[in-house]
Formats: sequence, structure tokens, C-alpha cells
Amino acid sequence: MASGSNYKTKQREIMLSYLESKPGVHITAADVYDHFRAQGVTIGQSTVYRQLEKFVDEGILNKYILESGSSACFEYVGMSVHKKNETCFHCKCEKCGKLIHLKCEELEEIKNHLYSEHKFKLDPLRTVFYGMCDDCLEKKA
Amino acid sequence: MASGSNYKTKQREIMLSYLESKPGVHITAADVYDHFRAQGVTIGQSTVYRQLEKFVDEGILNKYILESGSSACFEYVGMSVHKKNETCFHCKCEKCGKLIHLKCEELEEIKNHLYSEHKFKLDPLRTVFYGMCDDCLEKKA
DNA sequence: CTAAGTGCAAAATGTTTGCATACTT
DNA sequence: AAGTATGCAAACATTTTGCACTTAG
Repeated sequence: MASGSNYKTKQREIMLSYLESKPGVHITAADVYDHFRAQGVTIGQSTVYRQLEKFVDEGILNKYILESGSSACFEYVGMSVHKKNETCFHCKCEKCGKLIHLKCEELEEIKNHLYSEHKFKLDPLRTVFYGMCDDCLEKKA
Repeated sequence: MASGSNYKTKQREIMLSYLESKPGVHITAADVYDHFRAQGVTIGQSTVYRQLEKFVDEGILNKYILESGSSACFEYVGMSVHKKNETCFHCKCEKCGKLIHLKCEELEEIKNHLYSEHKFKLDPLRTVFYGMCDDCLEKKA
């Protein structure tokens, strides 16, 4: 997971505290960049992208690809919403785009099943379940 | 699902038969374009993209976004590998990139559970399970 | 001092769009 | 004839890269 050493640069630190302040929120590279530029803080796009990837490697952030063409989303994992040993799943509605966080026994079982029967170690934090949500199902009917 | 009418154009037909000939294979827009250009068949990129999206709307293809930045993958569903009523799931290894097709009871149950308990209608064909495969787990150990 | 990180601008990707032309129905 | 699809090139959006400069350890 974590690769080489990390220098505690100003950019890394401010990005980290910004991300830590948003547990459970999905943030794009552009969000981070714009946030600091709006405050007059000088930070390069490349720095944002590079640090975000580092955080992902270190397990501090999770990265989600929700749509092709549009930006990747990052979410702070740390010690907050998705605590180390809690399995939280994401369900995304393909109609309205809403993202739902779910935590339940059955999903935990699937994870165990995939591991014991198919030798596939599921990484629930990186997995997005696509489908249609409550509201959109009703509207459709 | 299916939207307006579709004209049986030459491009649509050749794309369709190419895709039909590759059940269970993940194909990108570039694959399609290159395939025909290599044969000297004139087809525009925009035509490829537009027809692929149409096929998705019509339920003939499924679209997967496996990595940010890289191309979306399309897979023929029709009446082949993923038959209408069979639920097949995709597991992608984050290490080696391998894609595994799984079909099992437990996954079917999850689908039912998400619907009955969380009112979320899972679309398994669009969902990709991320994690680590057999081989990569062994190598790691 | 050295390795790592930064910012900028440019390049690379993947996808979409505008538009005149051509084809289906 | 009317509506839809095509091909091209240009436009877009997101992400990556080359490079000279700065900074952390």
C-alpha cells in the first residue's frame, strides 16, 4: 500500500486537513484545486492530482469512478465514516446520480463468500453498486 | 430503455455483427474503430461512439467504466453470455486488471436483499466488484 | 547535499459537438 | 420529403508529463 517516504510539504498538509474535514463527502480533484485557488492559496493542478493518488496509495482516500468522462471522486477514509473494520457499500442511482451509503450484514456476507468460494478479496470501499434508487423507481411507476 | 427509431444503416449493422461475434469480451470504442479502419472500412469515431451509446440504451450492450482516464468498455449482452434472466457479476482485480465473470446464488440474494430492504434495484450488469484475485493474493503472500 | 515535491504550460486521452452531406423510411 | 445517421474536424474535459526550481530531511 504505502510506497516511498512522504515529505510533509505545505501542500500535502493543507490538502490533508481539507479532506479530513469532509468525511463521507465525495470530492474531485477540481474541487480541491478550486477550493484553494478561491482562497488565494497557490497550488498546482499537478500537485493536487499527484497528492490525491498518493493518499489513495496510502489508504487515506478512496477513489471512485462514477461516470466515464467525468472526474474521479475521492473520499476520506481515515478513522471517520468508514472505520477500518466496518464495511460500507456505495450504491449509485443511474437515473438521478444519487449516492447511497449502505452498511448491512448481507453485504458483509457477500464479501466473505467471494473470498471463501471464489478466492476473490473484495474491496468494498472501491466498489460501486449501480442501479436505481427508491425515488426514481417510484417516479417510473 | 429503447428510445426513438433506428435506421438500419450499414455502420450500425457491421458494428452489431462485430459485437455479436464477441460475447463476453470487453470492447472499447477504439477497438471498434480500429477494427474497421484496419479493414479499410470507412467509419467515423463519432459514429462509433454514437452507436455504442444507442446499443446501451437499447440494452444490447452494457457499458463498464473500469478505470478513470481510460476508455469505457462495452460488452454484448443480447442472448448470449449474460442471458436476460441470468445474473452475472464482474470482479476486477485492482492489481493485475483481470476481469472475472461470476454467477452464483449469493450474488442473486444480494440483489434481492437490496431491493426488498433498501429499495435499491441493483443492475448487476453495470456493477463491478473491485478487489484482488486469487493469483495476486498468492503472489502477495 | 540529495531525494522528493512543486507549479507551470504543454501534451496526451477519451469523448462530444457542429455542421454539411448522405442515407432510410 | 422528413427525419435520422454519417464523417470530418474542432472543441472539450480530465488527467499526465517534461522541466526548471524549491523544499524537506
